[in-house]
Amino acid sequence: MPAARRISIKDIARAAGVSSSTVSRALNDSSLISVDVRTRIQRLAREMGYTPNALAQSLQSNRSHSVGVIITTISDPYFARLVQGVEEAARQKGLTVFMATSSNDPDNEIRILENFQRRRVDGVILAASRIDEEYARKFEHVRLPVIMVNNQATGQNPDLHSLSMDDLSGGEMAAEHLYALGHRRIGYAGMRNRPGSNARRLQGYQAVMRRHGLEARPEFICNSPEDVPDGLEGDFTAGKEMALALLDQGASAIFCYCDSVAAGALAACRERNLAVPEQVSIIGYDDSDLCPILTPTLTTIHQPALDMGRMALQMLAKTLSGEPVADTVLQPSLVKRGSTAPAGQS
Amino acid sequence: MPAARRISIKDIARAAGVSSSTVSRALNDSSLISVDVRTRIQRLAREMGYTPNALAQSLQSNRSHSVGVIITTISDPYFARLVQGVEEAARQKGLTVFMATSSNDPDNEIRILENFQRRRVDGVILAASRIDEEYARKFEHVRLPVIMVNNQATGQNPDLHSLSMDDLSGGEMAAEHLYALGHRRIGYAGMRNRPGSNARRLQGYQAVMRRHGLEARPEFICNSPEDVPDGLEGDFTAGKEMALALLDQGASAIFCYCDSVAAGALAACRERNLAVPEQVSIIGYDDSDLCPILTPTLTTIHQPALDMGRMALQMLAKTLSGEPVADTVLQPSLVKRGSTAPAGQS
DNA sequence: CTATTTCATGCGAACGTTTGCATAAATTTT
DNA sequence: AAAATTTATGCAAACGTTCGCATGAAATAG
Repeated sequence: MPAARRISIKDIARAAGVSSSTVSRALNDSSLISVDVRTRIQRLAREMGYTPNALAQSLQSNRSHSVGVIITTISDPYFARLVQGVEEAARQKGLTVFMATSSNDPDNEIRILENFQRRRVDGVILAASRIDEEYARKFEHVRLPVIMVNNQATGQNPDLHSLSMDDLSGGEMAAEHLYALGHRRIGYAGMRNRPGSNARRLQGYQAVMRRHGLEARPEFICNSPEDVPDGLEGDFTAGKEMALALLDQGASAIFCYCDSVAAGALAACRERNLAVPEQVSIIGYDDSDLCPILTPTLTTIHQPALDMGRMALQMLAKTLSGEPVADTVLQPSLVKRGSTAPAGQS
Repeated sequence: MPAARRISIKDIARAAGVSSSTVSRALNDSSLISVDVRTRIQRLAREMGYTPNALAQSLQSNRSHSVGVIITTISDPYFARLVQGVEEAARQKGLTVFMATSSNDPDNEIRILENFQRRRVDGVILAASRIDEEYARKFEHVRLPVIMVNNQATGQNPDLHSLSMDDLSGGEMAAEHLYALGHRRIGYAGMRNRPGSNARRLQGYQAVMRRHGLEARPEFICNSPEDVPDGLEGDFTAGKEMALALLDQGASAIFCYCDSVAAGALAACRERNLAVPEQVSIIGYDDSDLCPILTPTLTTIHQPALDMGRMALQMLAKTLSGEPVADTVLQPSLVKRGSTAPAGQS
């Protein structure tokens, strides 16, 4: 393909009989240019089908007006919402987003980060999860503004900020809600393949139990195997199995790590012929799209993934313009729906 | 922020006491360079923390090794899977992806396309939906390899190709499956806000009815209002309402436009105390994550969204390397699960 | 030991912009 | 009418690469 060379500022300059600087200024609405020349050139540019070369502009200006976002997988609706928020906000700020998924592999993350640095993105939003020792070391070399989502910032990069949800508090809310409904035999169904948030939510649950003078009974704490396949079905199946076990222990309420696990718990109750919420209460986490379509509709802890994406981008944009930004922790909130109710007198 | 200038090839050249061409060649493993100089320079580059500037490289080479993908929204799992496929395949081919969502607004699409052209992406995957007249006209000016997903190619761009699913055939499969199970009063629950595919699936359904000498009874064809809100809940609610209406007409089976509509249909049956699949059969479309977690599990038409994304990117990559590519139509397939069964003798 | 080939390197242009500086023309001030 | 100012334009360097061409050095051939 000969690919008829694209038309550049020089071509316009030639056609208009002026220098390329003049064309450049005219196209940028510089005040240094007489108004008639400007309009003439702008018209000409349009007629000739000129499209500015952002690569050249970036090279010159040292600003690419692009950001990279790294997530583990886009098939998790939580991340999907997150990047949707990022993308929306980015568009509004005139930024374009590179998107890459790491499949939760640190090496992959490093490679992606490398690539983003080559492409001279202005900054990165990193919503992937694992940061182990070796990884953190490699991470030191990154000379880029970074917003870490749901992960604490380590290292001495001055432009490294973090935005997270308060999982501890979310866990407390969920447990407190169930407790307030009169439940005392509350089970926790966790996912071991999300170690960080899982631990914090569990911790919140345990704090509430302790606060009310209930010893944390280990038979009410359930965690999935490590190797549950990613995706809705994996969570669902794990949730169902854990819920069956918890129900067999006599739990009257189950706090699930996430909504898809809770969907599994609902299925478990159906299988045991236990009515939700009359006999068993179930609470999820995330407030995903699933909640309103389950039977019964799912009480859950709302995580504003969309807002979080937006905010992450706004923090990044602030950093880029040199404004100071503070690390932020967002609070989740309880959304009551149909799957929780006062404990029966079983 | 002074942002200590990044280290460039020239810096390495100075440090090594050679010319920048030598450095460039050394870093690119050119055979024109003595092996000891090459290793020395590569080590030096690593030590100095050199990161190549892809902008400059692209400017020079006229290839950015990036592609743009435009979808309507990422919160639709179908599109999420699609871009996941694109991204995977892109990584494998050494391409980086720009992602943008159009919210189904043609003007937005144009703007995004414009932006991609500025950034000199090598090609675009366009999985947005609407192409009306005015839009098509603007589209003529695009001088970029484009793969259109689920949309026919119009216009004279030689590098415009298309990849689609055969919705007609999918509709036939669904209807044929229900017919083969003995159902005769088969309803269709469509979504009017996806006009193209909705029409084709319906058409497939009607073709099957006709083929078997059943007149298409209009009371068995239901379509949602235009203004159903995007997202799972909207589809679900619309599906539930349509299903209620169809059940009232005496339908013994319902073919739903998509899985989330089918989820609504299942809820409708539960509300009417009709057992699925014993009394009513429900079939969905997409084979989304939802299917295995519904009760009963959902029989559906499989759309390989992930594969489609991969394939779209591969087609694009082929186009980029000048190989000829043919427009492709993929066949869906039937996935039998728990929501369909032989018609009862009602 | 000179003539030729091979090998390794440097020079400089090019990719498409933007922008500081110089300059010419037009305008205003004395 | 000359001097000072403003206005509009051009020149050329710079951003960080790559690559064709020229060139000097080393190796081989005669």
